Amino acid sequence: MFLEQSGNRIGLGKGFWSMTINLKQLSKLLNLSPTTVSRALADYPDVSAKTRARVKQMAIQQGYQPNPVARRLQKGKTETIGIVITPEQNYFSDTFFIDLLSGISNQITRAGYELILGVASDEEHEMQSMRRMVEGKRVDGMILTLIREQDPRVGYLLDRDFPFVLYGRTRETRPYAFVDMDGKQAFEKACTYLAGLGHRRIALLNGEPGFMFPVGCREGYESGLFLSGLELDSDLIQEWKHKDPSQSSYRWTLELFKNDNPPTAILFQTEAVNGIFRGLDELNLQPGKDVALIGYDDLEIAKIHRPSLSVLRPQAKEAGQRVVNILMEVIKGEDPGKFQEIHQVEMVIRETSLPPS
Amino acid sequence: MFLEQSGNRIGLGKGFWSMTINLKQLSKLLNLSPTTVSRALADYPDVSAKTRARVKQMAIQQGYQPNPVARRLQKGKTETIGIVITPEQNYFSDTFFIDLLSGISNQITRAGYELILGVASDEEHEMQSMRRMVEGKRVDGMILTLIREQDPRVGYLLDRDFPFVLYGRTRETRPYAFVDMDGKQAFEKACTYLAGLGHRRIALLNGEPGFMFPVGCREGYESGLFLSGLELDSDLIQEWKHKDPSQSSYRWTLELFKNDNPPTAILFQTEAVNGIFRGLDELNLQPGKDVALIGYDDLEIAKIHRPSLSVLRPQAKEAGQRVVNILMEVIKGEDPGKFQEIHQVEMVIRETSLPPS
DNA sequence: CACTTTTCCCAAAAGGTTTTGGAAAAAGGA
DNA sequence: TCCTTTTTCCAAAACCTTTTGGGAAAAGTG
Repeated sequence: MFLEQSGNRIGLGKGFWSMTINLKQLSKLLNLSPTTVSRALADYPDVSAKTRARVKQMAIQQGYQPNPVARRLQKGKTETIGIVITPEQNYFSDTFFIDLLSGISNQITRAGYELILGVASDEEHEMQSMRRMVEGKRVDGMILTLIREQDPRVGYLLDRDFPFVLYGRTRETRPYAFVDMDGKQAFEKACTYLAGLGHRRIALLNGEPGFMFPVGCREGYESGLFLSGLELDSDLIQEWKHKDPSQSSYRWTLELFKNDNPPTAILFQTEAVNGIFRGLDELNLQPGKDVALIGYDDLEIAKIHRPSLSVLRPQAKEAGQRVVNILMEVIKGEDPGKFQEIHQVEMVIRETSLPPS
Repeated sequence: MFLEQSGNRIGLGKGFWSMTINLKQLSKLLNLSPTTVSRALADYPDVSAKTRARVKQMAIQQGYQPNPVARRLQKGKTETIGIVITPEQNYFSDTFFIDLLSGISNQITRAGYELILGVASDEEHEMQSMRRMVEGKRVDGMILTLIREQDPRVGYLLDRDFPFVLYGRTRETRPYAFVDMDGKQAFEKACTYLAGLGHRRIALLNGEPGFMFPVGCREGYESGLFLSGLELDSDLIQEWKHKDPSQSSYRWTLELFKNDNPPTAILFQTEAVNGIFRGLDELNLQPGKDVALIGYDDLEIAKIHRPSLSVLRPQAKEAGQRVVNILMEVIKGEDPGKFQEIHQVEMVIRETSLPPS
């Protein structure tokens, strides 16, 4: 006698989908058509309250969840958002990007969507990874970060009328959706604050040229100087390389104090803090006491250093959530030009922003 | 007269899939059946070389790419791998995790799969995010990182016979697939190296208890001491908290040197380096000179500090690639127990591993 | 030539869902 | 009672691909 064994999975179909019940099986269990069950679960008004309740209860009891792949095929949507990160392009600062990603991920999950991640080593692979997502019909929309002044990704997506949202801005005349931090206002605030304390020589170590965000920072810095009646001195300004955060800031710090009239305060991206501290240490200057410091981004290292670093703190998590909400609207067909948000940046005063001694 | 306008998208169907040609349209263009076109593209032998060439050429010319959602439905696979990260659970060290992710992502793309990312704030949400992926039929397999000694995720997946691979190990008797770094061998090597230099008092600041990897580190440390004929002194061992990397290591460092017989060398997770340097600085001890230091993980900060930190360097990228390759095998139905890899960790000697002064 | 084998192609089914376009039954109105 | 409206349900189509199970034509064999 041979008994047909059926294994320990329901149905034993191909793949693992056989593990769970599907719509047809569920409808059979309820003596209803798949149509009615589907509509009951989606709260259509043309199914009676009684059967709706019955359906929902059974669905829960059986642990039914509609197969997302089948739904996507029918709906003509992937229910998926894509993002490509390029960790080697910038120093992937712990908390900041993770906060952004965290906000993005939470909101995407809430919408029942999926976040697919690409990791690229350079600009070329970044574009390649994005094209695979877009042209391969793998996503409904893209999120772009680390935006450059001239960013081919933006033109590419605009040409194709493909939904996307920038975290940041770029030089592009056509309307597009973005969420950006108000780097200008932030640096202006920091600059006038320091000037208000009595600082007259304020230096700026700005972000890497080519990217868009240092542009705003510079604008804010210059505007802050102007509002405080201070002169712009190009000797006090430098741009640094993400790739080499400590070396370039370290060298520049040494350079800076060879000046006849050295600064009493420095504004910079927090990633550069190690190099600056090291440079000051070598010059026997006390951070905070001899030279006031304010960093942009509230990273872990800001709180770790002694004295603790005063910072400008962009709210990355909130921004990430907004990016997703906006992207959902754009996917629905809303005009992207309507969604251009600039978020304020708060200043956190810690121990490195004292008046000049 | 009204002319029907058709917009600038081909087909104007719902969603954005209408932007590109599909199999039916392509087959019409070729005067072939969809079957033949599909099989030609998949290199089936039952389509003549001539038509295969013709099909492929036209496919390229038209930029045809099979709709992945439809293929997934037919194939009964999602062609997707899931991973859930919990950035707040540990200090997300820049290069290390990014390297792992980079290796994972590259290999997944190469296989034509997708990586979907969940970001969770704690263990509960981590489990929730994973269950959504697994029970929602959103992935074919899971990659698990940051493994705990007792890890409910592993039991959950084993119970369901769901494909997964661990980066790390856990306490579990049933066979499962993993790729792990040989933390034991690494710490043993570092310990015997320091002992070989003449150090007799070697301290260990180990990873956070509850996670699995500090277990191996401790074993290696103890074994290294034993092999070098040194005594184990529990005063020299401490566990620290990821959540608070600088504070706990800083305090412990101060504590450590109140000892009558203080250490001349310390082994630790590189994340803790800032706190240790700060502590040594406060005690007027020169890192590298007065106290030898070797960190586990070759993070950016290791190279930034002066003196630069000697480290144990796990090859995260390679490990990430192996994790994916193994997961693909497990998904195909291979026995997970066959895939248990322990990777060697190399030691990089820089400036903080001198003989005792 | 008659038969078998090989080559080359295709119609139809399947995968699981949602939506379309009714249809039957019940309720309401005269 | 008869007609209209509302309520409640469902069969079939559609989404796009791959696979199944042939079938017709061409080539090979005696």
